[in-house]
Amino acid sequence: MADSELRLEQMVARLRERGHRITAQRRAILEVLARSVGHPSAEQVFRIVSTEFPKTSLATVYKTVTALKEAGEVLELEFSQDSNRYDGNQPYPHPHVLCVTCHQIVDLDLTKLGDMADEVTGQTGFRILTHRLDFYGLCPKCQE
Amino acid sequence: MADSELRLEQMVARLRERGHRITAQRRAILEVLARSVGHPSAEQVFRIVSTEFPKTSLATVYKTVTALKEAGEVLELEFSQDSNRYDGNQPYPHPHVLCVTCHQIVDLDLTKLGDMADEVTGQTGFRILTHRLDFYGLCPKCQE
DNA sequence: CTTCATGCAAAACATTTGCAGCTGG
DNA sequence: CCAGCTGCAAATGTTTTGCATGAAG
Repeated sequence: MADSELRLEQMVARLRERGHRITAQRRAILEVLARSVGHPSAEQVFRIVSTEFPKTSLATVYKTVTALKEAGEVLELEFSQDSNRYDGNQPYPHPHVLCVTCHQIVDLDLTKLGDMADEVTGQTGFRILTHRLDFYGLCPKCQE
Repeated sequence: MADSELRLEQMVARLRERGHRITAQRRAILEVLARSVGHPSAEQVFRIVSTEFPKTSLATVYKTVTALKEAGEVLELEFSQDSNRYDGNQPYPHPHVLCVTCHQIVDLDLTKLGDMADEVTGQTGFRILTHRLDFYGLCPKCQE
């Protein structure tokens, strides 16, 4: 996983240049997010980090995630019922598919998305900053 | 607003056929959602309905919204920090622009969206049930 | 050393649930 | 009538905050 190691070092560098300190468990949190397998929730990050640092608290995970959000180094997918999910591997907006049964999240690479922002600006006068495109459905396994 | 009256009667009919009763305050809730000016939150619906029925509770709004969701008669836009917003006027998924400053929500009509679901199925094998496409930005007024 | 990070517990939210009494059909 | 609706209050679950202690740089 050389990719996620590179990504980890990018995240560390960005936090440092913003005046943040890198502690051992903070680095562990970043590691999980840099990998972002399955787009983990804060709780899931917490559980993984806990195996290595048993005294870590959920609050620390949230505080680190907040710092990363401010640095633009993690993408947060908000949900109101379920908890939020995080992607530190691709921290810019990109489309996802979510399985409504097993809650897995898969990245997408859609071609037709490019000029939509321009279409929106032309239609509304909004200056578009970001966006969110999620599809909801049944993954191959959960279709039976 | 003959449109929203028609919409209101549709919602009433759908709830009735699903075995729900129509009380006075429930009808008032439906009225606000049928109009859906500004895509109100549960709290906002509650406040509007409260002027006519001062003893209404927020729980009743949520229970009615839940019934409507199950009937597919309201679209729920989920947020984790801010509260959810509801559209009873167009209860099927459609794109929105959200102003990050004044929190207004505007409907969009994008042409290029059609065949995206097919592209997703081809790419992942998911059976797509619904989707969500939201743009975030600054509305003309909030750009100064 | 000084400032920031940590971990705990408590607070802050939006939303849901339990329940006794009310009411639509 | 009686199943479903109401309003209240309490519970839930996620995220945030306050604060004393500890460690990074």
